[in-house]
Amino acid sequence: MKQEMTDEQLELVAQRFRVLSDPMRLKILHHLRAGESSVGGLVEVTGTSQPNVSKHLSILRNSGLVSRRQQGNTAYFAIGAPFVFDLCDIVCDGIRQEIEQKQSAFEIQPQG
Amino acid sequence: MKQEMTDEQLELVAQRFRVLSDPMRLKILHHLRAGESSVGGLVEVTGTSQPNVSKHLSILRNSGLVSRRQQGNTAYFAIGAPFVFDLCDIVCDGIRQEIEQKQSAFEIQPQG
DNA sequence: ATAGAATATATCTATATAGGTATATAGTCA
DNA sequence: TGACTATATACCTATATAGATATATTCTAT
Repeated sequence: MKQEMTDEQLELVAQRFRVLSDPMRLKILHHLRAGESSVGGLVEVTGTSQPNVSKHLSILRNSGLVSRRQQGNTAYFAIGAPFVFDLCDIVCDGIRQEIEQKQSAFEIQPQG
Repeated sequence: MKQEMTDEQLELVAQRFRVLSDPMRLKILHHLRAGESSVGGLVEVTGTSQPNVSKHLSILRNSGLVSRRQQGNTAYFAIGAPFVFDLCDIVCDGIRQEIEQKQSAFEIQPQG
């Protein structure tokens, strides 16, 4: 990504990050990491309402982050873009580093 | 990240993604990729107001994504967490893949 | 067809926030 | 000191959206 980026491209990238900027969606993705799940199953593990789960799944699907498979009248969702976990791992590492830095700011400094 | 995640942890990760979910902040980060810059310099390249740049820089700094160095009465900002570009690259690759998939959906299919 | 179950959508409200304008705070130079 | 420059903050408004509730849709089973 050395070249200049247009406002349109920046908007697209920002939208992708925005999809990941909601804890409920991250919770859903986290549970799907263990394998596909029905909407009802996600309602149980997330503790939110069924319409809310459906809406978040719709948003995730529009970004290609999850895939949908229908069997009978139940819909099964699964991770559609495994790289999301790479993203989350990088972010988590960053958080850990920052916490460590903040911790070390309270440690006794060697004599200077 | 195999273990369960608490709501607090999910909130932290979501906040990080939220910082990256704004095109103006991505624009600022993109320009900082070429090297550190003053606030005024970023005002020029972004085309937005100085208070707006300062606010975005403050948000980026609170997340550790940029660092600040003051010389005289001008403040120089620089990338503080280079992994942001790893994140952006992954997202950009994902977007490209999706575009390719959508394109191929309009290509002529081999006989079936 | 009717009932019921699983999922999706429509509508609303409350909250968060990007950007604008005005002002405050440093820092420099005369 | 005062004038000037660079940056930060305060406040406001408009917009986006998460979650709630009600309803619609779709599939199954009788």
